Amino acid sequence: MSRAERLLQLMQVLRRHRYPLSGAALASELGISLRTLYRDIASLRIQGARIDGEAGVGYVLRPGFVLPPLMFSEEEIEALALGARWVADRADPRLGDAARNAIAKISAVIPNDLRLELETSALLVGPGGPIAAAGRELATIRLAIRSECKLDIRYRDLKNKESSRTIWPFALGFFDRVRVVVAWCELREDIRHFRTDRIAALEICKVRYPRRRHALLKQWRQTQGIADQ
Amino acid sequence: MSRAERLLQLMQVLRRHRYPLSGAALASELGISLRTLYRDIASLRIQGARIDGEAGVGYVLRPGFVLPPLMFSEEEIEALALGARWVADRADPRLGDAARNAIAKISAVIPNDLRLELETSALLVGPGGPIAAAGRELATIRLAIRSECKLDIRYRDLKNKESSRTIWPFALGFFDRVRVVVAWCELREDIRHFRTDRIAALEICKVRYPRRRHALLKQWRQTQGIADQ
DNA sequence: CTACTGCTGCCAGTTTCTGACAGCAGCGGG
DNA sequence: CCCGCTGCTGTCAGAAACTGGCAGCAGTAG
Repeated sequence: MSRAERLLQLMQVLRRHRYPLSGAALASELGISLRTLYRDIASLRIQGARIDGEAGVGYVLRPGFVLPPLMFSEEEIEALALGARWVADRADPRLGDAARNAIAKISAVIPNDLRLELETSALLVGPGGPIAAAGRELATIRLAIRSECKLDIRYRDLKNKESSRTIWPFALGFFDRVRVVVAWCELREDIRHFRTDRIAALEICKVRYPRRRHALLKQWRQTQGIADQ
Repeated sequence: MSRAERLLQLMQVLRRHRYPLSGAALASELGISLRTLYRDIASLRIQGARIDGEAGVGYVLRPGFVLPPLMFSEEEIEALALGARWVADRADPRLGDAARNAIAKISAVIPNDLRLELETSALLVGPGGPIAAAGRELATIRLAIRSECKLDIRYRDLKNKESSRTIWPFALGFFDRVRVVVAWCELREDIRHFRTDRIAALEICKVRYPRRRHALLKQWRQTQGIADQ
């Protein structure tokens, strides 16, 4: 058996057991040495498996590594399908791929009739007006928001005046025609909106900004009078 | 990338496609040679994946629960959150509720950090132009499409002339401002589009229409030159 | 018939995997 | 305190695998 196949098998063995299993036991079940088992465990962890290992106890796979079977109503399936199609059509390509991947994963863990519903759902997203550019950069912006990192941008404002700013992005708004980054602007010392198509250049900093993005979002919502989504 | 990782990725690529995909296409997507792809397919089959391969056609993964999909990535969570928010904001209220419920179900089976990501995702749907009415009826239309039932409608066409028709609805298109029912019209004996805001009255029949909605959808796509979603 | 595709065998170069050994660290029992 | 059990890491050399290229067979669609 190849190592790749063995790793998949180890994953299945761990999923089968709810209680800690010693490394020696796992190794003998797989027919490998203890040293190799440790290496295999490390490999699975690199791939995102959260395996608790405690000295004197053994290994347990925490749930959440693989997607468990799910059940939805027909309307929920339709809603997911429609939402994913909108994202695939209107967001940046990477997010679109992510939407398709998510749907494919969901499709694999729902009953057959729902899978049919999901795959042949008749709710379509019609073509809309042209969306202002900057699709390539959106992935970077999303990454910055997720990791709460500062961004250095060159921005062309509505009067076509260009400026360089460092901003703390904390939200990204998708409108029918444009996308808008909501961020704290170090230059203005206030929250500002930046249309992504007016961002001429962009670089993600390695520095995290000092506030939590939820807090900034909350503050922004209060000033704008926007309810929670 | 390790081979184990690549095998899981191959599974995910196969899951994403519902129609046969040639080995060459898969190999290039994974960045490996055709020969290695054949070996990878063989490995997955040994693990229990049911992959149909037919000469001159390609590969299709048959659904089943062996080798369940890996947990969602952060980007997939963002995509689901954004899609659901768009549905909640732009579709009819019932579908919006369904979207929220679906997200709640997903939220229940993902690890804490992803749940936080899902619940506080910073991708927002901005308000758009006003959406033409008929939100109440959309649920009925969706039901008719799902169950392939005829609809009796009173329709006001673009010249404001009202007519009564029996239609076989098989798709519902969501545009930025309007929603359009795509249906076979018994009156015209052809496929017609109906803006939902111009449907003055609507009643669902208990009679199922004689064709499958997939077939109608396929026919419509061919005449319109629309690719699969 | 032809083009396309799945599938297999073989080979050589490269990469990796593996087991063994030694050693450290955390935990609980005596 | 010591001891045993267990997780975990580093190192090393031989073994095993992985990989791509090539040639060839077979089945399908047009």
